[in-house]
Amino acid sequence: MTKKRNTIQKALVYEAVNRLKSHPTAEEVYRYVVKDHPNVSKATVYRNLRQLAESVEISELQLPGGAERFDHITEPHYHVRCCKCGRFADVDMKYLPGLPEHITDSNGFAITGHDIVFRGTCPECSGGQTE
Amino acid sequence: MTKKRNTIQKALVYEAVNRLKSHPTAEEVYRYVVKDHPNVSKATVYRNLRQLAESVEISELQLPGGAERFDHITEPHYHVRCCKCGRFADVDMKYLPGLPEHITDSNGFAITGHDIVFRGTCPECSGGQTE
DNA sequence: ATATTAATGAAAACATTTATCAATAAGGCG
DNA sequence: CGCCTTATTGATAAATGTTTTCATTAATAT
Repeated sequence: MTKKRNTIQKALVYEAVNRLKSHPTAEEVYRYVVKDHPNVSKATVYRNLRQLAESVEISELQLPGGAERFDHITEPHYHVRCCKCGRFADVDMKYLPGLPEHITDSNGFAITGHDIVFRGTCPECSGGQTE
Repeated sequence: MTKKRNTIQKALVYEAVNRLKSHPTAEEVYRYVVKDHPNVSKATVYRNLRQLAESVEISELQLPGGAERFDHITEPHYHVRCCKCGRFADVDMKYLPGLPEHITDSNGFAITGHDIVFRGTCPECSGGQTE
């Protein structure tokens, strides 16, 4: 049994995710942390993000489109992604815990959860309509 | 306006996706193609996958967990992903075109579609239960 | 056949994440 | 408090997945 240690780096990463709020990528968390603590390594940020996600202090959003993202909200909720710029946002929609019941055949998978990602165009990108 | 050309490489990539069926990654498509055509470049595979996806001859699945995947089925449908081994499968569940109507606030995004990815454990991985 | 230029192949560049490994420091214990 | 143990760190390299670059090739129109 491996006992975890509380390091300032871990606290910094945790605080960054909570301050940044909007689904930051590991890179964004790193940039936030190094601002005040220039000697923190990027590997440490990745390690702590993973560790915090495992202990459910933050949640890990393996969402489509490039980098993995992290969230200070640990309750399940759904997302939208802009097809043009890749930006993410939360969607205000009731979580559907009963959704897996609609599956007729899941190939023998034991379902434990689900994500919904809507596709769309964000206000910024739909402004200039042509292209 | 750029006119597209029909090349044997594009045909090979298209055929590979159709033969491989099960959500191949670009890498898997590449390996399938080079078997018989060793001089085909990996960049060409990527380029043609993207181009075929744009012209909706195949579909592009930006699903969580590593590499992007491609599918010979162009109708929308949902997926499961094994948390342990990362394997993908189709899920037999009616597509829900009306799902976006449940969104109360989409941050001004114009919704054009959605994906659902169920999380679970595949038969193989749930065999040995204790981790 | 010839000209135009989209598409190719090879390699380098790029982006994201993980592994390596010696050095550091957190927490337990006397 | 100071000493051990070893989890964690920082720096860098490596692995992975994808895109770019650019000179060359070859698809289509004429």
